[in-house]
Amino acid sequence: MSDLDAHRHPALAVDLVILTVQDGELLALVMPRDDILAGAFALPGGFVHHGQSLEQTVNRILRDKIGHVDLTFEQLATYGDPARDPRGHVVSIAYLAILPASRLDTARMVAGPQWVRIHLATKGRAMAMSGSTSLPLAFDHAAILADTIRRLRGKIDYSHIGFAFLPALFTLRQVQEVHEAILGRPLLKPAFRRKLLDRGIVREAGKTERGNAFRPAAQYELVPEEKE
Amino acid sequence: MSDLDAHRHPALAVDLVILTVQDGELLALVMPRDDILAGAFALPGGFVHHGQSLEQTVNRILRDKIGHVDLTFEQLATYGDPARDPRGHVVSIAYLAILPASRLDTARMVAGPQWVRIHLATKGRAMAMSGSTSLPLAFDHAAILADTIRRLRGKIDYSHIGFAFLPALFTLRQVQEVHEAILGRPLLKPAFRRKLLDRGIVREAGKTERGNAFRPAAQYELVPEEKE
DNA sequence: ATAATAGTGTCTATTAGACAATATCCT
DNA sequence: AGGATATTGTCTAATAGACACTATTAT
Repeated sequence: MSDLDAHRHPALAVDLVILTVQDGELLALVMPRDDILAGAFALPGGFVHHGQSLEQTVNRILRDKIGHVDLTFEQLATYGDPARDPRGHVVSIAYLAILPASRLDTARMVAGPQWVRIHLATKGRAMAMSGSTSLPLAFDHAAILADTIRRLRGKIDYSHIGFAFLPALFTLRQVQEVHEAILGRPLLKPAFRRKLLDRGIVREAGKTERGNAFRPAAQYELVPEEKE
Repeated sequence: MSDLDAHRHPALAVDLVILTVQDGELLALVMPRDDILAGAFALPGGFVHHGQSLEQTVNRILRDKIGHVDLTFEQLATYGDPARDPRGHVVSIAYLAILPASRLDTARMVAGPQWVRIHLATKGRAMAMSGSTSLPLAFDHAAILADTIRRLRGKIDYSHIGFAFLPALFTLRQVQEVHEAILGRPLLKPAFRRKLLDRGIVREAGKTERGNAFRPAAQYELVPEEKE
């Protein structure tokens, strides 16, 4: 049957939670709204065009908004409350994209996007802090950010997702910083190292970090997952 | 701006993975197609109407297809490949709904739905078996079923989702059967009981099952989760 | 008494938390 | 040498796997 368009459908969009960890803090990218919602900030997003896949849509938005196309990303969840967007019924598929801090400078920022510190607040929502002021978030984006943090926390220690925040070579201290930023609490160094090493998740990569005023840390790399 | 419909959007649908566990086997509900895809089976689904929430859509489909509206359900993932539906670009949000085996008989079945055994196969897809023959699945529904099994396996032992397969009062053996069906492997009874009891997940509910030709099992109930 | 399943006890292997001690580099 | 962080070691607590054993019911 070709009555796919017999009913009126909601509009379909993709919203991106673009995260990075810098100086031990979890940062998300938000954009100022210049329409009815002026004064508020929102996650970068865009509509899904007919005939385009969700992944193509994500990459289109990444390219347009921050000039990167090859980031690690994964689907989070889909938000469909008819009242979530004051302009009309827009169903939005949220994606998590991760930008390694080492590439922060090369991400060309267009049209005023801003990195904000995020953390969980009450009532299942998240706060976005810029300096010491909290930015108002448009739509249901505070809820999307909160769900994102919970998802990340849930999978950070049994998946390899944390390494998406790091370059190919890293020190164990850097890995721990990423985990601490995501979990929002300090971890014990010996236990953390043991887990990574005993489980064969990372291996030494020969080289040693230099240039600090203290003992240099060994550099590690992720051990590729074996297929079955 | 009211140019939400300026572009042509994909159609938007919801597909349901309705699961139950019976006789130690994980079963999903599929429906025979009577259109171009006649001969194949598909998950129950329907379009999202403008102005209706995703949850309303799920409940509408549950009511129409199996006559139940109060099932436990949760969102799985969204599938958007433009080629996934031969009739056109349909983005589908998959939901998992769980029907306790104790309510199987009261679910009035309309228009030939069928319970099929499901299990993981190669290449990230799932097989649907009816008796000893495997049913062909339409669209990307074999992939959706596979993702569902993986999701369930991932959260079965740290969440309470397994109890949605059971009535309010149950024996520990019944809980174990659900877990074994989902994980696809046997579990050790003592360790399983300890986990449920030591963690305070379930508690004895006084009554004792009767009528078997062997020692009756104590009945338990889920301990409600505390809020914070 | 027997069959069949319910329920308990014990031992061991593994993993994580806590904290102390040692190693190495730059200035 | 001294400061600062890297790296290792040890002890303990908690958890899970494995398996043997006891308990209870209907027939």
